[in-house]
Amino acid sequence: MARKYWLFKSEESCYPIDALKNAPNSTDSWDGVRNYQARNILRDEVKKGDGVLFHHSSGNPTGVAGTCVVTRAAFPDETALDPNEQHFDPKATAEDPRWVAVEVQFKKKFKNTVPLAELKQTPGLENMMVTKRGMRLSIQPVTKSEWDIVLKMASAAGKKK
DNA sequence: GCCAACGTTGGC
DNA sequence: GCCAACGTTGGC
Repeated sequence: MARKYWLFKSEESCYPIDALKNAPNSTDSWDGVRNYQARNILRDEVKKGDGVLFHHSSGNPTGVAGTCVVTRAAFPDETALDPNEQHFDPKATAEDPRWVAVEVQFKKKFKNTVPLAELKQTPGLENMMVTKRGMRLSIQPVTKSEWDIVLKMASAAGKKK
């Protein structure tokens, strides 16, 4: 079974990559997803061992900040059941939690965030969802070649031009 | 802060 | 089941 790749979006001001890095064991649950399309991907396709590009939205700059790895496949997202949680969903119940989370572990923070503007100009990434205008899906599939290109851009950044 | 694009809601 | 109105996302 082939390893898959994903891009997870998080608002930098809400949950930056450092928050994951600084979590116990650099591991945390990726919860709060409240979009059915994203939920279905999380629930059905994201598996342990998959690679994840950690993308900062509304960031400074906006772009891919680093990588992490899935350490646990989908499980019920309990933040939907807690009225004190920001992502509380009154329609979610313990019997039917509606929403799922996965667990991820921090892998690497890029020396420099790979900016979205650069991704948009890079050959080979034309079809990457995050580069498309108006794309709001917070869990996106990434191809192996896109993954490789982004990592290459990250390691090239900071070197002399 | 603006506003385009998207998802959801609700009247019919 | 359509679709207009509304709320949210997120780049700029």
